Amino acid sequence: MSLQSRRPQTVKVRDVAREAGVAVGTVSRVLNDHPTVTRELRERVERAMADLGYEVDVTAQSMRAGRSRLVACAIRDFDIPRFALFIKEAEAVLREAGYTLLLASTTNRPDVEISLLRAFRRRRVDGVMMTLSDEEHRDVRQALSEAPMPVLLIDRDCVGALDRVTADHRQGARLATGHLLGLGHRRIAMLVGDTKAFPSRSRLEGFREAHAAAGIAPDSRLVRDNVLSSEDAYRATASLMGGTNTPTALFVAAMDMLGGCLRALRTMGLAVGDRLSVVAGSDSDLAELHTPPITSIEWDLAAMGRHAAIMLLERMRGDEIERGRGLTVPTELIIRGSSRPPAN
Amino acid sequence: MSLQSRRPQTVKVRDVAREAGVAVGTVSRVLNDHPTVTRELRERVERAMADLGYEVDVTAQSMRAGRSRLVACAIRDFDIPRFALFIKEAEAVLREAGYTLLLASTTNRPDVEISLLRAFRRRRVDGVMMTLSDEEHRDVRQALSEAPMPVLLIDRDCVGALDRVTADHRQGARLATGHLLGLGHRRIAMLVGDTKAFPSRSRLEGFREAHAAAGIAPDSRLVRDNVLSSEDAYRATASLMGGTNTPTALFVAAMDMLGGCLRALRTMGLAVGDRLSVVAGSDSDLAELHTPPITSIEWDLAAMGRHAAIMLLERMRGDEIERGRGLTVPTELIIRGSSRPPAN
DNA sequence: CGGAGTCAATGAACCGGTTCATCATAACGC
DNA sequence: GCGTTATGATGAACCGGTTCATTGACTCCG
Repeated sequence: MSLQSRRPQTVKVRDVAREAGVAVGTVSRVLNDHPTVTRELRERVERAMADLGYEVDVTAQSMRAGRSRLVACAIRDFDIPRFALFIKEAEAVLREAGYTLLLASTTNRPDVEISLLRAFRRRRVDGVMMTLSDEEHRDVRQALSEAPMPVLLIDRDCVGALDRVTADHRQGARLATGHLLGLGHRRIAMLVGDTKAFPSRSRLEGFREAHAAAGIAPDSRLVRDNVLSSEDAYRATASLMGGTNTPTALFVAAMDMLGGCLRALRTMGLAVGDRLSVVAGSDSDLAELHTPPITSIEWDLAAMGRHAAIMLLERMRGDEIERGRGLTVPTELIIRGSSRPPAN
Repeated sequence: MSLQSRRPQTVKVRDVAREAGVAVGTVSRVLNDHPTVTRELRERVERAMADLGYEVDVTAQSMRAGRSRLVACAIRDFDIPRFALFIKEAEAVLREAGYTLLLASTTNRPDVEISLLRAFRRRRVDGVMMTLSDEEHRDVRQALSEAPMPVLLIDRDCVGALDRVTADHRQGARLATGHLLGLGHRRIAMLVGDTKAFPSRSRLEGFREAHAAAGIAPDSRLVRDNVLSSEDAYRATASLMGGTNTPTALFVAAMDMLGGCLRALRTMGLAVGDRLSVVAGSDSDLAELHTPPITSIEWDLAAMGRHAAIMLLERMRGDEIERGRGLTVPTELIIRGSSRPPAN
């Protein structure tokens, strides 16, 4: 039969129907495991499909059904190592359920987010999971409210009725900051990302809460926001440590920015440890295996991906669930050698 | 279950045509920038589309055209930080050209690879870029040869006529091994991945070639293959360093396995440097910022992603190009403090 | 024996665009 | 004035499945 498969002409339901001597509707019913089909006919149709090497055309199915069995995932930047865990888990759950994952990068721009939502709609995508550059952006919110398919936000908060999975960044930052304050640090610098989005906003809140709880006023000049790339982290660290009135501790709260920070410290000849404590906002091999190992905040991104997929699947099934569900994954502080009492 | 909630009424070409007072064919011609349409009508149709908030249905377009403007990317595991660079670049190029990226993970299993190829075909995917767990696998090769769309192999070699982008891992391994041999090492251990696939196979070749060029016979007991996870790297390192006749240098050639290796060394109380040189098969923040910094092999994964997308686009356009083109990205050795002459 | 009821199979209509043979109109040449 | 072209618009057929009203066969029961 391998010679038959050479045919460029594709086999269609009609052909299977003719081969099996049944109607096209019957072939369709076999394909969809419809209960009202006798065993005998089912076997005949299945044999015909096997003989002809038939394969359904998902496009045609989507056409009629109005759903594509596609789920889109749009995140700021794939190039965040730990995010791969999220995608990996989400994809596994979705594929198990018969869905295929579409991937796109928003590059953290509202206009791209909007145009991607439009593109997903054009493709009749059944569900979307995405990050937002700015939860308050008017046009983005408009586009989200007009989306005909369920949208789940990844690590974002939104007053709208969208489902979301988040990590408890506020708690993470509170733990990290409290840990440093408890060691005796009074001048704690913080590197944080885009505060228009939930994670950095929450971290900032946690940072302030921990200070408030300790009755200490944070020095706002030590807080650098909008740290979005390794180069940003490098520059922010250099500027913080290069001036007068330098901090005794550095909380690199933005995700995956530890490298840029450590690179700057090394260039400046500053060692982590005795004179400067460092805490990372997310864990990594780098944090764990650095000398000294870097105290880090950790949370389960794989679980976030899994739950995001599950929640979206429920929503796509059209289950009657309350709107705007939120799942929050806890954060944890792993204390390592990079955080010590301040010198003298 | 109201009909409206089941299928929210959307604006179709018919509606636009009625609104603009033209035929559906004319709307279609406007949509596709067909030259034979007067400016006046074009404007009327465009106004009608804007007024009604019309959006084409890509599924319906695919249905008729027989192509989906989807490109699938299937790799072993997303959870390889540097691979994100490949995907990021490829996605950017493809989106620019009007394609959307489908993502799937093969988990390095031939049966999954085959079933994914089938799924892609069912979706009428226009092109595929993927890795293979085993280039010689009969059924996979069969499935590849039957694929109706162009397939491009990522970092794989194949005697078939498929396009491919590869990195010159042989050269990288030769450089790394030569470097260690040049420093005076005679007992070099190597951690390598699945030798059924191109990268590890090439690295092994490079390792042997460098030995041959130096007139030295490698000790095959020091070569550990099938190192595919961080845990594998941990175990392999522990076993290599725990026995008698330990190596003086460790070439961690498998991608992204440095963490597991370093973790094992630390657990065993072994320092990198004086008594043991280490070279990593791929660069990372960890390698760069470790103490001492780890000598590493580097190559441009972003360029691989970019070229993979471009080559696939050319192939999908149906250009008359010779089959089985291959693009190889060079590898480079970044010498750092972790590789030194062996002690005494 | 006839009427009601059950159940599987049928096939035409449909999903929403694109294509192309056909047609209407205007321009042009002689 | 009439035939010929050129140009642009038309709309029915088509892509490949799914759906559902209808049909046909068969069973059950009074």
